[in-house]
Amino acid sequence: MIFDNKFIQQRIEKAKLLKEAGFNPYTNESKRNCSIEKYLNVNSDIAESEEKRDENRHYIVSGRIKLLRIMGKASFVKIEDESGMLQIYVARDNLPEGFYNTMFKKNIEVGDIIEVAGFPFVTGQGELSLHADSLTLLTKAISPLPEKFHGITDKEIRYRKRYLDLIMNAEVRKTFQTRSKVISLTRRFFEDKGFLEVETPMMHPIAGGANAKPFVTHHNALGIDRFLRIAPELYLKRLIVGGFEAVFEINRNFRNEGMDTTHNPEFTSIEFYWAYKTYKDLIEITKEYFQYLFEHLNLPTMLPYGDIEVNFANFQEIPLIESLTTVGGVPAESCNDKESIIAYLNSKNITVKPGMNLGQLQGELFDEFVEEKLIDPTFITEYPVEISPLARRSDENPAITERFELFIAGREIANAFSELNDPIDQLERFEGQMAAKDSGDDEAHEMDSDFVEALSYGMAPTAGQGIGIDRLVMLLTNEHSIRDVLLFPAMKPLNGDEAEMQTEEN
RNA sequence: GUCUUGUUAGCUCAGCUGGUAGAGCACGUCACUUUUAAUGAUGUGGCCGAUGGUUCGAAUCCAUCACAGGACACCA
Repeated sequence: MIFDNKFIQQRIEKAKLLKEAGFNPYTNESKRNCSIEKYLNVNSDIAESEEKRDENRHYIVSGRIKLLRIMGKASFVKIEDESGMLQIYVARDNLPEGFYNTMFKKNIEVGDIIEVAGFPFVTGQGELSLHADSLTLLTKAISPLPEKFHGITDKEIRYRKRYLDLIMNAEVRKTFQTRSKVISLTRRFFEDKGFLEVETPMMHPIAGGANAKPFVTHHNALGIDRFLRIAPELYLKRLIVGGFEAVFEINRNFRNEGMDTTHNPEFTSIEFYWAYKTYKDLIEITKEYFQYLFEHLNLPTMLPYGDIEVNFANFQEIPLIESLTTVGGVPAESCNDKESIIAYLNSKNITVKPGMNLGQLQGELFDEFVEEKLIDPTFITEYPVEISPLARRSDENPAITERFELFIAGREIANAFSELNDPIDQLERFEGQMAAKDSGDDEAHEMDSDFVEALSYGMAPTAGQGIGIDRLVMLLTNEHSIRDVLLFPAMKPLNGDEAEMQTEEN
């Protein structure tokens, strides 16, 4: 039974006693007229006053009881609402006859949500508090809260029961408030630049726009399978074909792959597409975007992340091949042909899959020796065409693409390029992917002939970029697991959870 | 997927080379009208993640499983 715990039984009993005494333990009659933050601000002058109290002011505040100190005929109660924590002084003789001893002391406890009315005063210890003249129970908590000092630290409970984590850990609430602001600022930034926010399908007939395994669902009315989208890219580009010149979408993508500290099966990204622009314009708007975020989030330019510090005033731009030597320390003569790269990798005890081409091997060098060393924001440009199937070739050098990836604190934060808009080239690349799929690459891109047809009507030269919002929030909040920036991260069902086990079997 | 570390009271954690379970907080009772993790006294609270094995005897040793944390691999 879910409520068979002894402490819960005790609390259910108290709720019953309250009900019998005429107090509804789940009343809907809240009369709050002041948030705790506002109360503390408005009454901050009391500390300077002669009497340290002002009985002419009167407030009604509400919140959950976090601490309770009963000292005979008087008690101190700390209540918390979304805006902050406030100490309440409750004395027997200031409350209705009998209420303190029979109701308050017996039936009100930590975890309950109460409403208190009274006047502001400052205690002997100098804490601005509220002197209660009435106290009402709004909501009875029948499950006890975790321990008051250590709170809740077990990560499994924190993720599975996020509400408890939020009740107990103020800094967790802060992280999610920051996340919300990041999304709202992102939206505002792009709107102010003239971008149009759009919504494209989450259920795709063909899972395109990235190379990843999709989740499959079924549409009964049409009798066909649908794929949860792995990326919105191909739909957003159709909109550019249609004549919108700047669009963005902030939404979820779903990838049926592993989970770890930087991967959740559903994650949030912004993708934006900008006609008549190139990846060089994207570098500029990205710098501006970060500046905008830092300014509106009041973040320091030198941002701590774990053991390191990231200097957001120091944006760098390095071509990939150059970064191999200047950042990665790979000898220049080991960067430009397959044999010497393989020899160099082998000399560092790194084995490579046979059959890799030059671009892939250069990518391998980058992953091994460069990526983790890129602490300050760095745009890596001039990606080899072999590892950039969706990007446009450079007009000057057909071996490289007009692309960059942005790295911060050793992690990829954004991926951007001038878009391929040649329909014949796009068709051939899809056909190449189909061949790869036939020879066993189950993540190769699907053929999307409808998209090719869209391109055939002509897509203006366009630059497009994707930014992983979850990883960005991790960076800005100094969190090192994606689960700490997702309110409800994906978890395996617990053994014995019948509802979820059922789904497992089907 | 591999390696590794966990899982003991509502929460945070002890429990040594096997001898039928302990603390703090919380909760109950009592005292206490300015406390700050309030304090003092006293009491209740456990299928030691699950299943098997070894043993006279298992929270402890072994195996399998479940879930979680971390690392690695995969995710161009």
